[in-house]
Amino acid sequence: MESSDRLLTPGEVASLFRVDPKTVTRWAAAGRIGSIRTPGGHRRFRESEVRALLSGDEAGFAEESQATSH
Amino acid sequence: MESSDRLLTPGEVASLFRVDPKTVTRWAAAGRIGSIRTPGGHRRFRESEVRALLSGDEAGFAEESQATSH
DNA sequence: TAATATTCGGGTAATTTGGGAT
DNA sequence: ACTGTCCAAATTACCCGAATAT
Repeated sequence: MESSDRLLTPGEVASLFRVDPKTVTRWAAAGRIGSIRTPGGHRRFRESEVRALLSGDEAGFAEESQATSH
Repeated sequence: MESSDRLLTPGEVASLFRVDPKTVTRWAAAGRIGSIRTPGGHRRFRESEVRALLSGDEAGFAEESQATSH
């Protein structure tokens, strides 16, 4: 739905995921993440999709529950 | 709600805690520590959370004993 | 046009994953 | 209950030269 979404370079996505830029390229080639190609062949990624992937964790997301002071 | 904090690899977290990387994986699987998954399935950990745990911060530790079949 | 940084490609080590046995 | 080790498969990291981006 979002068309006015910033595009990120492979290097930027790599930094966010803490992986090598080449790994991001492999994700795109494997269809694990959407990508846009520049006329020159370089890939660009939608920031909204990247942030969604970064937020999606399994079950360890809890608020800072205050532990019982015993 | 800091989503903009650096991520650590399982190996880095393991080194910080002086445990085997497999143990870190078990913590994540058990929900004892939050984790992010790369599109390839590898785990990444939030540095802020790891540092909090290393500092002896017990926040997040709930005394949820399940079925104390003592 | 030139210069620098990034991102192509491929190829080969290193790490991570998941299960199982100790 | 928790952790460290063994194994095979999958994913990721680092190497190069050439093309693209700014």
